[in-house]
Amino acid sequence: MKRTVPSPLQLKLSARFALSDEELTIIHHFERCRRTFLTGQELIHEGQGNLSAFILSKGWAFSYKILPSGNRQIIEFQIPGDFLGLRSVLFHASDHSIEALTHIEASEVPTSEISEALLHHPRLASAVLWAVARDEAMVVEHVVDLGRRSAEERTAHFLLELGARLKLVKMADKTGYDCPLTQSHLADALGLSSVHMNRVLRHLREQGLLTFKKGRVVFHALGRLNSMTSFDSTYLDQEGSLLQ
Amino acid sequence: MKRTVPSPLQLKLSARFALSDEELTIIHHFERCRRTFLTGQELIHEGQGNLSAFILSKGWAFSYKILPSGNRQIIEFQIPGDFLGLRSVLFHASDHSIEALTHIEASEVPTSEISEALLHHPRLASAVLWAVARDEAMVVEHVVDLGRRSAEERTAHFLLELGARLKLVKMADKTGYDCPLTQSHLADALGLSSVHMNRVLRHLREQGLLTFKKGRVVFHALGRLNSMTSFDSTYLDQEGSLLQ
DNA sequence: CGATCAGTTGAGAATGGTCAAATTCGGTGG
DNA sequence: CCACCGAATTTGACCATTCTCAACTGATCG
Repeated sequence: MKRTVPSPLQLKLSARFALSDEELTIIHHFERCRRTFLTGQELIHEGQGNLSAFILSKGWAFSYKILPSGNRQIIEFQIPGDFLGLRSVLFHASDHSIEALTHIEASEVPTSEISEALLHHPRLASAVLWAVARDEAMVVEHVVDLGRRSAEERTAHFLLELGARLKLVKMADKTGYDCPLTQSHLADALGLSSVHMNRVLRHLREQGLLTFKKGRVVFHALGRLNSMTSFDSTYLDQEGSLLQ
Repeated sequence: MKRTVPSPLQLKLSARFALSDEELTIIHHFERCRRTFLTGQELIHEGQGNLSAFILSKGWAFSYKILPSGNRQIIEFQIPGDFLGLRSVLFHASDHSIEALTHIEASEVPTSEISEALLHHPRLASAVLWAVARDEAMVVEHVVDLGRRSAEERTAHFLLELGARLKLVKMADKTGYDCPLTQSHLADALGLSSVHMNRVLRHLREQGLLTFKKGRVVFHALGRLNSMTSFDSTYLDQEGSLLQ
């Protein structure tokens, strides 16, 4: 079987699951229908029905909800290897919107194909289940951020988590990572005003903890950051799974 | 096949999925190992490994995390029909704790059995996948509550959501529901201090919107509540699923 | 009848929001 | 190359929400 460079999704899944050739073929098949989107374009709109999921292969996206007041809450940022709109497909309707944060490349996977794969390839179903559970674990950590951490701890914790996720797809190292987010994006993810977000970032910089600037996040004192936020990435790179 | 009164889980799943007799048998089998827990007892402890999941059949529980500061963030409350610790099983380790809020009855389902069922009963796997996705949708709504809604909106929205979930298992109607939560529980779920929680509840009562008192939540003005919180329960009672 | 725990209230402090005005910076057209 | 534009960032001043501390009430239970 011919196989070119493995996709981010394949990397992510096969780091945890010994997938058969047949299963790899299905994953490969998933990633057949390539599409590109421009910065700011909407991939999925809240309330929309009868939709596809996407697998992000290049660039960043984010999922969010808009309240009647006009306020925006960003749920999560998505990076290469992540599913987009998987939950929407399972529900046959989207409860959130997804927008391209940069120019992105993604593979469109129609509902029928996912459904098909789940019914006939149980081990693949387990892998998808694992991916959904991992997403949930991240959102849960986000709840803790918003509910019980100060603006500063929350910011540091969130940027550390993003770093850990990026590290899994080789897009970050110990020193930091390239990051296309604006301060407003970060503010809308962390439940802060963009003005306060700016002050918090300045304070973190002045304390010599981290720098968020010009498309790059730099960690200056990982040790202090980890202890200040009690960051633990176990839930991200967990080896275990139902398929061992 | 002999079948007594259907369990809450069976109710919840079969409202959405046409499950075969074989699948019903497996669900029934899941609920074979009944256990009871006293109020305040821990079912799952954060960091614990090698664990079982539970299916809650009677009473309330809640999942939470404790921060080094001692602060507690409650992730979700669980009611009859809900899985407990399903995500933990998928990860082989728990990233949160679960405690009995009342005296509860739950069925213990060992990891091996879940794993077994997922591999050999794809339609059941889809049902489980749906349950996990629904959990995630609730946590996402919780993120919006914490990030972008005022304490008052957040409280009203959360109590409405709880009502909608309870309605699905016949434990609530339009007027309200019995609710064993203390104000401190609510505060720890909504990211507020219990003092402020008390003031918010008083204000909601004084406006004639809802009453939270002595183990019961009463809605006085559902219309105003729904519009004030833009509450939409679609994601809870969604008919659709991958199995139609 | 203490003891304990949930709920209630007040006063002052802290965190974070809003409004408004610079300032920087990367493009873009002349 | 330079002037200009719009978006992102930065800062100040003031305001609102929410927290903390502390005291007090009320119910429940052995």
